Amino acid sequence: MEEDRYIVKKGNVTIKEIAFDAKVSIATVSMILNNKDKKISEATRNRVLEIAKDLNYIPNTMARSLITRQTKTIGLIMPDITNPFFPEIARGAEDKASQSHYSIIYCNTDDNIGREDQYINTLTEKMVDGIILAHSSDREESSYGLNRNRVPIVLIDRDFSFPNIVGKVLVNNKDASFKGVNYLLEKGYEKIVYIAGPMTTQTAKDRLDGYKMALSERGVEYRDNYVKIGDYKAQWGELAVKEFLNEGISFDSIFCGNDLIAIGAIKALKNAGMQVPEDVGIIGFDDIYMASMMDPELTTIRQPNYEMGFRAAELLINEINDRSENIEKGNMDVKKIILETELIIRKSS
Amino acid sequence: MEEDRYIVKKGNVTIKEIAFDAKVSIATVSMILNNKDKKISEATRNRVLEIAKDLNYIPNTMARSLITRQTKTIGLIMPDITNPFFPEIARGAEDKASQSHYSIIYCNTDDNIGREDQYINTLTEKMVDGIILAHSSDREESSYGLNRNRVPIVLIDRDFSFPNIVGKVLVNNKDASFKGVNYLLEKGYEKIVYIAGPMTTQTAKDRLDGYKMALSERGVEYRDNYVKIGDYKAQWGELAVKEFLNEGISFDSIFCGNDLIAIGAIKALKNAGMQVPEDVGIIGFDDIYMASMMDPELTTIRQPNYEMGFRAAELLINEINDRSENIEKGNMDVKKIILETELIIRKSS
DNA sequence: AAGAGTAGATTAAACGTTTAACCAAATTCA
DNA sequence: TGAATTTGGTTAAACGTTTAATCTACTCTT
Repeated sequence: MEEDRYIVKKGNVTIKEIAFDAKVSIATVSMILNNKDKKISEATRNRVLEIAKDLNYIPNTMARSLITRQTKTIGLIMPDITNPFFPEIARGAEDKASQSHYSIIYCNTDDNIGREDQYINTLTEKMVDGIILAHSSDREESSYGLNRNRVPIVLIDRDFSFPNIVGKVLVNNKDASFKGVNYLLEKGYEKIVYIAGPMTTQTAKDRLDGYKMALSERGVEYRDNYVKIGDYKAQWGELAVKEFLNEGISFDSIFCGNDLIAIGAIKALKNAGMQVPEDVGIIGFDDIYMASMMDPELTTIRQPNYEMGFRAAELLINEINDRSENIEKGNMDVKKIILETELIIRKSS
Repeated sequence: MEEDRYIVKKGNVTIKEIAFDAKVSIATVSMILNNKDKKISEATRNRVLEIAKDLNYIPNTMARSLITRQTKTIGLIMPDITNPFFPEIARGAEDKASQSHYSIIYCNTDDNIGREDQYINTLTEKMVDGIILAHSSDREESSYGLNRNRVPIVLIDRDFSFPNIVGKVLVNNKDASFKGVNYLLEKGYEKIVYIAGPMTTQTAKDRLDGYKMALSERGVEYRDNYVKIGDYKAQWGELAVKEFLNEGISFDSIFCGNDLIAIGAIKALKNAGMQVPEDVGIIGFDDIYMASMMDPELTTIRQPNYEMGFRAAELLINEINDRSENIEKGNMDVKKIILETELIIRKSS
């Protein structure tokens, strides 16, 4: 009795056994279990339900999916789950998915296009109903992985041109970084350097544009040697500051591509004996949870991380449902959701 | 031509079509595609392979899984993906999984037993081949979710008694916290308070034991009002310090249940005008990436986060393979892997 | 009282694979 | 030369569902 629970039963309870016990056909059982039982009497209905429960019936999703062509699963591909920005997105996506009875297969690409392509293929094979994709930084025009894909994709955070895109959830990065740099300018900072992420993402390009725009609007000259391009990690922030210092470039504030970079930058600054915000003002991007825990607390541009994930999942799931309802609807326009950013003023500038 | 890529084809290429084109039986195609082609001539082999490629064939995993009873997917259930400790574990698990051609379905329970049970059921329905589980803090003896489970489980980080456990990947928490508290003692700290996580996890109990043991070994009296129990979040660390301060309890150092708590504690201390480590020494637990980015850099007890995930996945996958090879092997003993912790001395104590 | 409806089911095909069992033709062996 | 073996496959069942089409026995209409 007790031991039973530890034994892996060879075959599991199927609809067939229920049908046998209840002395009805398997079709009847299936209909009852799926609430398509308009025409089933209360009596058999209850009998079947009871037996199913007694037998501890668990439906076999494989068999079902084979017919329905839906797996109730979506893939979530992210570049770096170790950057707190992405788990926060994941949480949003997962909450929405779970509400709608979807599961999420999560994939971490390490910002590597090879892994990304491979994941797209694997997910396609696993017949996920859709994919939420924050593409890796080094994605080039087209590649093997794409061609095999046949699954609807919602792009998140990073814009890109791609087959099978049905939606995008983005933020106005240009506007956001404009706000940030503008704030620095207003605060009286004049020599604003920019430690950027990889310029292969549209995100990064837009942020650079915003930076330039803010400067030019105030008549501050843009200088090439004021911007350094790297990746989105704290280590890069640390390194970049050291480089600026070594190169003897004088600056009074740093606009950072994300909060992680900002955190690294602050560390390097402190190590060099400089005070934030007195000697150097810092502004980050993302508003990850840690931003408010730093010393000084980080001024940053908030993205609605959780909401981005949630909305992306929502958009995707709606699209999936639309498609399955009306296969020939052929609604080819991609839905674009642009979320608001917000300047969060704390202590670092 | 170009447009084809954007169109969701109604039916996809199947093994059947390949067989038709190649003028062989579907069995032959199947064998070739699965490298079970000992008895197939090079000629047909190449022909089939070529056609499969031309047709851009993607195998249907559902159909396959239905027969093989393997999905090549494992579930990863974690309490809080927003705590950097867990993404680091997830990375390890994912890397191993991906090496062995497994995918991971990730689930976040929010430390809520209801969600956890629900996920276990969903994963079982999705026929994952196994589950890696860091159980939620509020799990009680037994519950609905468990009874339905028929999937091998590897426990990670938090020990527990559970049906279908095939392995555990843990750390000697008692020993680890002993090391930490002992270090504080050696450093000359005398009034060590302990801000703990939820005492429902074995992890937390063991750490408390280690704390007590270190004290008693040095002849320092254990005091009940020196330990506060909460959750594993930075906010709790902040709050707990405020409470200690309000209660007028004097202390010269804090042993924290994890790094997040430590980070919150440092913040509260600074707000109260106290210096770390001069006025109060701090030691954390986990060694998350952020620990080295704090000011002061956090002294902490390192857990091999990435490795824990990796080893857990490894253990699980091996077990899955063993089972499917030799169904009656009946190897019921759970494999236990205890990983080493390490005291990382930085600046906070 | 005959025809039309309806309630409550059942039948059987289909989904796309895998795999054990079988088979025909060609080759080898005694 | 005839039996045995090997080569290179094929057949058909099975996995567990869903669902469109069908069926039977009643109950209403008129």
